[in-house]
Amino acid sequence: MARRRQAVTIKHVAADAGVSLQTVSRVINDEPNVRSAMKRRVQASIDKLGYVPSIAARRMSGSRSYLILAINDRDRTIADWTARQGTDWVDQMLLGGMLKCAEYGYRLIFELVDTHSDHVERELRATIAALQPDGVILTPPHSDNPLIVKLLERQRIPFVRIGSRSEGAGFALVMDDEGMARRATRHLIDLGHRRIAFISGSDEYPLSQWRVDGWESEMQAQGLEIGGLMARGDFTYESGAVAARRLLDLPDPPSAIIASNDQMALAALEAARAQGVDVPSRLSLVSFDNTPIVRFTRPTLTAVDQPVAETVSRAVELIIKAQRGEGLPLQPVVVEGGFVARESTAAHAQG
Amino acid sequence: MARRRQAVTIKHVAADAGVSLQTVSRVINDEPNVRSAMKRRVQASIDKLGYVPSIAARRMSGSRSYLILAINDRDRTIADWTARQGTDWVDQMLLGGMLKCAEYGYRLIFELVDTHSDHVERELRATIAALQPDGVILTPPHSDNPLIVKLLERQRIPFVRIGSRSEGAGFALVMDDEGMARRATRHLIDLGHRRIAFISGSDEYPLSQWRVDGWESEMQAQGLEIGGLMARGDFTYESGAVAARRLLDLPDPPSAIIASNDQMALAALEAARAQGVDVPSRLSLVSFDNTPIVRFTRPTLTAVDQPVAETVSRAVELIIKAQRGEGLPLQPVVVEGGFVARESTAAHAQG
DNA sequence: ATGAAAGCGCTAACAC
DNA sequence: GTGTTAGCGCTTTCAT
Repeated sequence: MARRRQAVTIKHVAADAGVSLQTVSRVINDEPNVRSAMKRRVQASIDKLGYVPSIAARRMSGSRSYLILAINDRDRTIADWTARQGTDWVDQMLLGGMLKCAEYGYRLIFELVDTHSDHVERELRATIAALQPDGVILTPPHSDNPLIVKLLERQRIPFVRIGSRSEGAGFALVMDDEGMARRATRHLIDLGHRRIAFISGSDEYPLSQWRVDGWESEMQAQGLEIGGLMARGDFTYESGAVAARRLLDLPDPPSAIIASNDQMALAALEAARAQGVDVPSRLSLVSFDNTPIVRFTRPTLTAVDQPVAETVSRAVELIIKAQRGEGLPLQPVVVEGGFVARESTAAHAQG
Repeated sequence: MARRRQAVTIKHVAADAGVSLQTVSRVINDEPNVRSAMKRRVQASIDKLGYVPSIAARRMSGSRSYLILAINDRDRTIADWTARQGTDWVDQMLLGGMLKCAEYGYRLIFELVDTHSDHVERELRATIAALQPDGVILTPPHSDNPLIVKLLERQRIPFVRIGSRSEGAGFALVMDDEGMARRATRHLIDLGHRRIAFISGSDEYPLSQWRVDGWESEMQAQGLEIGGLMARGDFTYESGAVAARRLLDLPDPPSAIIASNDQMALAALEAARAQGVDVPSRLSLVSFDNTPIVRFTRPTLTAVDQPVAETVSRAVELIIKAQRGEGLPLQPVVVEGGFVARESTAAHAQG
């Protein structure tokens, strides 16, 4: 294998500008104590030669690697990719994360880690040792994994726990699940609905409960009954189908259903169709997440928009600020979600 | 900022095992000239200490970086991510690329590069200088960009051009677009269709023509007319709508349409619905790519499956083999596609 | 405000 | 088969 060397190094720039290595280093790192004339001269050489510092060398000399690691659960991610059901969580992560990293001259590295295995720690430690990232972004269910959190804390690597509100090391960053659920509920109440049911998600994710809480609190604030209107699901299509059928079979069935994710909403839509219940004239339906599929169902689905890109973008900012030693929030940061009204919700039919 | 150092280095391992650095290096790189007893001893220390070599240090010493760079067109990718229409090209790339990289101890880094700008070269050069990847995977339309190809050739970095059949440096790797188009055409012919129309894609991608070629050759092989049955599109929904309407308005309209991608197939489905033409009883429809949405339309779409994951996986293999100096194909490598029959195709209704 | 020297973790080249 | 030496490109530390 041919030994590949850096084409243009800091030495070339120093020689070209007639200064020491150190001065060039100061310029590329935007450090003080460089006269602006000197700075311009060095910058001119950099531009002329097309010099770009090597990440490897920078990391080696004990400074930053300009790499931010974002990790996702391996099994779940591969299952989503293989099923091809349109889940675009990873895409939205990259959209928010890569673009924000690029703004600051960082790079996002996306990796898969197996939460459920007993060697999570070894796996993550290896990735960190190999890559030496300047920060790590955790997503559920990693965000609340004590082994992972402790490891990162010990290694003193800035990290963000997305989807976690718990105390502890790192920064907690959550989407406003409760607020989004309240908003969806209010939308239906405004349309005249009174019996609004809710299909919950898997207990493995704390956000499932937050979504339920939002629905409950809004219902109660309006003095509406929720008895029997909450059906347990686990984010799978099948669980959504079971839950929806139970709700539709009630003696006094709901006129609207909120499902905790799109797959379960899809199942509810199909369950309604199977029973001859028209959506939206007889049943209004709101889903969570706003993944691509909600645009292609008939009717299209009114949905809560989970701000994944925005959240990851904020996570990157937090890490970069932490690295710079800037002031940081102690409370969990909350990212507002969105809401998109489509065809699956309509005014409650009287009678 | 606290200076973070590698927790466990090759020195620690060497000290623990009571050998020289070089011997440890030989073991981790699986080099010859190490007695198996020695190898076991060193490996034991590595496992005990949980040592993982630093990518940065390895790269610095002039050897591999164990990084493979996969680049996509920036504008198109961001547009897809923002539109949230379910395009899972990136996900499939990651699925094939990351898993294959992991098998060999490599890592896939996904990056966006702006093909259309006049500073493509500078942009890519900067990424390469920063990351020092061991190989690069190009996707359309980068694969046929002479600036990019020349840059990589000069830098002597192994690279794969996905979706390109043209001669030149690097390895060409294509999905069997022509074969897939023939297969789709044959499927319809087998169902009794004679007038089978084709909506083509954008000329910016060579594969558009290959797909047209496959349809043409299969039609001609069966002695079927194609006059007036080819409509030009550019992969957008709108272009598909225009093309489909033109075909449906023909004096002797086709009984089947093949669209060069899913978005245009979707447009054709909608155009047929608007004209009261039932799919599949009056019109059969086949789409290309098999992105998630084909599972959610009514009826679901019969589709050609573009083997993106498999192709990227093969690209990674080619790069790793090239690095090892192993024998490599001179001809373009062709990856077979798949075909999934769903509800949008049916036997041709006589009369 | 600028420069010189030392060293990061690892491998290539060469010795023995 | 194993050890020693030098150096990769950069930043840190210390000197001027």
